[in-house]
Amino acid sequence: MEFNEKQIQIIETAERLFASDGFDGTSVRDIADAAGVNVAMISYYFGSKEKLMEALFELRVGTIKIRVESLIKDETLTPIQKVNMLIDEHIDRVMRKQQFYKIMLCAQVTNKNPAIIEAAKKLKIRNAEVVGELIKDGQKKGVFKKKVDVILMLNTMFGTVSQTMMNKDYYRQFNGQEALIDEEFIETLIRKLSIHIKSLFKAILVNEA
Amino acid sequence: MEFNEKQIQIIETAERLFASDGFDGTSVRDIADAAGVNVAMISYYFGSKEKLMEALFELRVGTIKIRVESLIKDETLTPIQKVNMLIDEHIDRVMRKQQFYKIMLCAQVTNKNPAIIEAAKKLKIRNAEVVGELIKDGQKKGVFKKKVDVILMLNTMFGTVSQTMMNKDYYRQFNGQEALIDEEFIETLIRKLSIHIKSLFKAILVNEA
DNA sequence: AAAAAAATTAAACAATTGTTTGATTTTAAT
DNA sequence: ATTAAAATCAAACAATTGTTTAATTTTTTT
Repeated sequence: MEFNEKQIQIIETAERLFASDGFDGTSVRDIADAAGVNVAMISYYFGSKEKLMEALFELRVGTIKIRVESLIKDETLTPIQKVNMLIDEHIDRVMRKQQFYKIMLCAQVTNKNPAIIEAAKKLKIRNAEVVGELIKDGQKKGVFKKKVDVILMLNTMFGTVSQTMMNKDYYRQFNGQEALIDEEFIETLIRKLSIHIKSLFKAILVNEA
Repeated sequence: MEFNEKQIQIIETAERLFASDGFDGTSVRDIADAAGVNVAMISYYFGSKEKLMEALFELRVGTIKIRVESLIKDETLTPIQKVNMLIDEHIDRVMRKQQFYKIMLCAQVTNKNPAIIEAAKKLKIRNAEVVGELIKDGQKKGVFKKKVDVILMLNTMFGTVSQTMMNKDYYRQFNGQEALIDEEFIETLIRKLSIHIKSLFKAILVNEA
């Protein structure tokens, strides 16, 4: 499905409010007011609040899939390069679409909407499959260990990034970086996170010798 | 504050429902019905739905703090032993109190209740301080690396465990362990998770040589 | 310029929300 | 056995919920 300007405006307003107040904590009137449209427009365009949520997932998940698939296919890159790019792209995505990832995190906990569960499930399974293939390729080429738990490895990446995004203000405070402007802080955080996870993956994947 | 039997019964019912439907997705009538009490009892005992949530946090967070503090103080253990026990105890806690950790995860995202934010913040800061001291001790004794990012390390532990708990059914499916009974599966998952995180922490903490 | 389609609106809908009331029952203390 | 306190209840409270209606305005097509 394609969305017109007004629809995207409503979706992005909903995204902001869902992230800060939760799905059930946000009323359709809150969304309509914040988006500057009439309440009825939400039913008119999306059918229901539930389906507005599904539209949000459709809009965001779609772009994620394409990026991952094309990265894996690229034959000019070594397995290690691909893993490193996978990490960097994931960090970048989460940090730049924090609101959506917050919503997805909560949606996974309280899994009520079947369409959302299905979307998240497919994304996860596809991720695991694609990365699994990548690991096998690296093992065939002798650069990766023989025994690798792909799911646990991905859980570490997803979990560490989510956790760091959610608690980034504590990190800032703990490291005395309150003086930095927001963008600068995010950049340094992304850099540190990237180094951190890459060294973890190295420990998981690469043979010591 | 201390809670009587009936209060605990209500709190634990609320915990179950908050975890599966979210705070805003659960009505006080849902809780009252599931707990087998009259709706008015919730206001009568706790004052409000919001304060029932705070009571839940009071009940659960209290016990967590004590365990961590006493572990760190134990002088018969080496820094490495302490770190390993910290990991095992955290995994155990999350896996046995999954519902509460789900609630806490969502509460961190949609941080509306100031009392909850404060409780979670204090817990996190105390955790970071305590583990920070432990790391310093290990560095002094020459068993840990000089440069360690404590927050990122803890984010990896918290994140990996949360992520694994939330997606444990995928893990089960992916590894073809549907035949195992629930308790057995949880036990093997705990064991694998423990080994996984300990090897990550080793990579973060211990000098290669 | 007329007709058709799409967008927008205020108002109303019934259902559900958290909380309170005031009466009644149960338990504990005297 | 009497009194006081605690617990429980059905009913009512006003506010908010998601959604729909039917009328009106705007835009597009003919």
